[in-house]
Amino acid sequence: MEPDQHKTRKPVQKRGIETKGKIMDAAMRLFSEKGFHKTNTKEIARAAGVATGSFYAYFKDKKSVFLAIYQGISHKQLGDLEGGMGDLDGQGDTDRVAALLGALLKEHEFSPDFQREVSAMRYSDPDVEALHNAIHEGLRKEVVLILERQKERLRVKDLDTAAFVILCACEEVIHTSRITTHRIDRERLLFNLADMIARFLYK
Amino acid sequence: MEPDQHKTRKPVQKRGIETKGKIMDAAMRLFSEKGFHKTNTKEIARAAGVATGSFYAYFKDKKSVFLAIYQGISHKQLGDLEGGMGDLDGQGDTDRVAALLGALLKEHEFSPDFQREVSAMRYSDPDVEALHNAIHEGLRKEVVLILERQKERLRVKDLDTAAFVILCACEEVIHTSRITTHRIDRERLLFNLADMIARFLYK
Amino acid sequence: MEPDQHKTRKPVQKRGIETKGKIMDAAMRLFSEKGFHKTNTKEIARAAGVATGSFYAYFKDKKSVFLAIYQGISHKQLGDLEGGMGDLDGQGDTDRVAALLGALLKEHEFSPDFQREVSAMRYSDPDVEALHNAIHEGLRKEVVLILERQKERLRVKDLDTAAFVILCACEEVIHTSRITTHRIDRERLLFNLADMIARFLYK
Amino acid sequence: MEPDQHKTRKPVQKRGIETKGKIMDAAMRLFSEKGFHKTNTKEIARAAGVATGSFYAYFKDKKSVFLAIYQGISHKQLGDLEGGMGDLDGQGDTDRVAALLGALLKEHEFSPDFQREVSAMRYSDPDVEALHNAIHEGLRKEVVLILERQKERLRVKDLDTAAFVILCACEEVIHTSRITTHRIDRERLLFNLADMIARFLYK
DNA sequence: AATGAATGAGCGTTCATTCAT
DNA sequence: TATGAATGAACGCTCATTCAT
Repeated sequence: MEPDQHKTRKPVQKRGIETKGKIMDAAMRLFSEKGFHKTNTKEIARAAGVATGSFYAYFKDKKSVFLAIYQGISHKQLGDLEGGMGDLDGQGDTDRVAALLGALLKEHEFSPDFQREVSAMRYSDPDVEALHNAIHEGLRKEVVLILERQKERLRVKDLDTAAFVILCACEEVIHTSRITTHRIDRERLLFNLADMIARFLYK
Repeated sequence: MEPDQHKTRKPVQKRGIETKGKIMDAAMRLFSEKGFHKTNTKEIARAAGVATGSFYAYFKDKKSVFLAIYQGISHKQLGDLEGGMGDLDGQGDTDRVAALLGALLKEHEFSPDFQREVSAMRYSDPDVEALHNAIHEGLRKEVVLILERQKERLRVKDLDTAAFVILCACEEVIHTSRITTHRIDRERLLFNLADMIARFLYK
Repeated sequence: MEPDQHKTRKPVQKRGIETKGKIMDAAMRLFSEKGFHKTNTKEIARAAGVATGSFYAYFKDKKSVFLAIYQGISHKQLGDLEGGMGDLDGQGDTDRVAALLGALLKEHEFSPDFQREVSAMRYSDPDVEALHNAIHEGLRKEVVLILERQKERLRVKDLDTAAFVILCACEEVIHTSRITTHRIDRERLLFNLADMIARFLYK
Repeated sequence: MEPDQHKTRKPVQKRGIETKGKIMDAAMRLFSEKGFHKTNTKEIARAAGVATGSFYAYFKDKKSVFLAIYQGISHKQLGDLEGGMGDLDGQGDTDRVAALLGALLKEHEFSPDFQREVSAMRYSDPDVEALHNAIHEGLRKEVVLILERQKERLRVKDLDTAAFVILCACEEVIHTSRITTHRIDRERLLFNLADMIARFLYK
């Protein structure tokens, strides 16, 4: 489960767990602020209030923290999606999609800058790419499950592919809308996105 | 317009233009193969058959070549879109969208690996981000133009936003489908994407 | 006499002595396998089944274990020489030299890889050098004693120097023959060495 | 021929050759003074009056300079041996051996401290070991050649092995006599060594 | 006495960039 | 104008050693 099983310390005592946590927090902050490539391990250690060596006691290398952080966040994402999509019956189609969008948005609300960094890294690092794919796949399956519960309302038949397309559309719109200084209103954007998805899915 | 006006040479003679071109070709090849961060200027110069110093005669720094290459590609992209969308009348809605998708796809067909690198860089470098946004905006306006020509068929009213959403969806689906080893069939993916866009746009 | 009197624990209880022994065994194994510089204290401690801190309770630093191990081995060496050279009367000259060679060889038979490491360290560390010299001197005196017992047979007069030369020749031939992949047969080598020494020593 | 063909600069211009030479000189000085492990590349560069980067432009890594220096010295060694053993006829056996010893000693006279470092490294580094073996083998063949020219005087038949044994004896005696603070007189040592070899070789 | 988490100086190495020739 | 040697700050990482528990 743990992505780093090299020679790294696996903390069991309270102190060790705290230290590992402090390093991850500091790393996430710095990666978010300055990006992965412009953050160095000495900085992370200093920001975490530990020595450089301690960093390497808990993580094989710089990328390992990144993956560990991302891994941690992804658990929350899946949880959010599962939890946030409770009872959808008795609602309109647009409401249903809006609920989905909302759940998907939560992750970015929580750590938008780190997500931006993930987007950068997934195109240049195979490990980040693999993790991203796994997470994407997890989310997709969750979406498929949600769709299956309302099968009779749907016009799309190939749920696997539909879920993939929906997820991609959401991801990019969310990213690009956050980042850009486009003058296009965020609210209008999300409305159009929800509209598109709803028309696509439902009869 | 030129992003590099530092004290770089602006070649007017044939030889200088050729040299600049050779550097850009070599850089593009290497960026595509190994990524921006893992390519160094010495390598680019060698691959281009010039001295390290000459590189800096034509480009302010490593990022400048990247931007110059991207700039150059974006011209082709816009051209493709304009050219490829000629006469759409007398076709079905799905055909129209398929034609749009095809034009959009062309850019990735031409330089998929460089595009991947752009995707990585646009999230971590403000200049690349700005250029990407400008290009995205250019494409979007082009799409708006295309949409306006078939206004009476459309159900969407807010063409600016609709074009944005469409473009985002296409971009991400194309990227993710190229990269991932997901078992979802590329054809099914594009079909669903076209279907989604068509349902979104047309009455 | 003990090379480490810093503030290291000097075990008197059985358990402490055992621990010290376990550390020395583990260190010797690792030094032999990977060399002194490529073995680190953490590894030694783990291999010995103790905590890193405990290592420093018994030894001042990494070099101290090395010296302690070497010290220990040297006792055996001297013992071997004394024991192995019992009664030489009534034998031929070559037999006598062969017996000496055999005794000298024993040490290398026992721990050839550690000896190799000693050879490396004695040229780069003054303490190891000093210990090596002391051991060498001890062996030499022992050889002088052996020679003195057969004085009337000898042609060499300056036994001190002769013993030194003999010892050097043996050491290097043994080392180089062990290490190299020279196609020169080990047996022929030892035969020639014995022949040389015999001609040198005896009338 | 050159042991480093990695990505290192191969200087053709006068300046480059000078720089490479300065680095080798500085490295040899420092290796001799402080030993290989206690010398770092920054120091070498500083002592050579160049930047750290220049070091790595000419040598793959720290070990590469070491090997390059050793390589260079070995050429001189062989040359010395060939040149120094001119006409041996009409001399006594001991004179002949003394001449050989003298030629062999020259190398150590020239760079005794570097030779000491070679002795250390050849036991711990495979590449140095290999180079040492090659040089040793070269010297040995040279000695065989010298011996063959005086075949009728010799009692030894197996010249290959005899040369090996002689060389080993010389090497170790020279090393150990240089290093140690043994009270044994250097002159007596060399005399005994020559005596031993002469008795071994000649009828 | 024993643990193992923490330390941090120090190392080898890279590479974008400059500049003498 | 073109060259490629030279620069040196900066980085990722190791490991002998210490010390709070």
